[in-house]
Amino acid sequence: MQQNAHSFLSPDTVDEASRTFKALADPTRIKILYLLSQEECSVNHITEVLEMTQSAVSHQLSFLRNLRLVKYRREGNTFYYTYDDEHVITILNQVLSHIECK
Amino acid sequence: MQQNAHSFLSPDTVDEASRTFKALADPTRIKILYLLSQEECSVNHITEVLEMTQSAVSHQLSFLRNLRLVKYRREGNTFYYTYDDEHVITILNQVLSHIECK
DNA sequence: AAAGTGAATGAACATATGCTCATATAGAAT
DNA sequence: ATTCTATATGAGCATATGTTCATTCACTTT
Repeated sequence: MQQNAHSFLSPDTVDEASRTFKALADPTRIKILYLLSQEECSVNHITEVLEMTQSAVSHQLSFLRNLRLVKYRREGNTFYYTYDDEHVITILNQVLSHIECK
Repeated sequence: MQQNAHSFLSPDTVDEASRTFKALADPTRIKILYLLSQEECSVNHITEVLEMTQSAVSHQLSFLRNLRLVKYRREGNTFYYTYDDEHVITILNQVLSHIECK
């Protein structure tokens, strides 16, 4: 078998892809991103909707922030988050709608 | 804020989505699925291309098999794997090409 | 039948992940 | 200035994950 008969992926590409999918591989982060895909949300609002602790939500937001998948603006003591990566939201919605129409 | 002003995801949907993304969240599995997206491959071939141990590859194939993302046929002692989920391959290629055209 | 080959499997182990708990921070309200 | 409120952050912990090593399995070859 000709071992080079196919194209290869660069290590960087594979790494970045796995980072992207990893971001979407957790139920909490899926719920957060799905929420943000619909509306700008305060941390408190996310916490209430997901019925999770403030700390858990904040940690996940920090994770998403590091990957630049979300951003926020501050208004007094309240932080309003929005998504910041159109492509990732598109992928998420694609998978979700594919699952739901089964 | 009207707390029900957005649509919700069922727990099952979230779970299935996270399972799907988890499958794609590992570099080894990305490489395997990418290979299989191009050609049917024996386990041995995958092992050589990825320069990994037979055992590591086989464990990942078992993982992908359980999620029905790949299937195989046997020919003597050789197992030939192919992908078995068009949609997952589509998602993978979308993310990969988005990364590569940056 | 015995040995060889390609792949699967189980145990063990190190690292990664996601949560909780306690605490810090920064601005708002008193 | 003190207290309150919204959020961030660090340590600790239990579970999940991905690999290696040893072994097993099924089929082939001799």
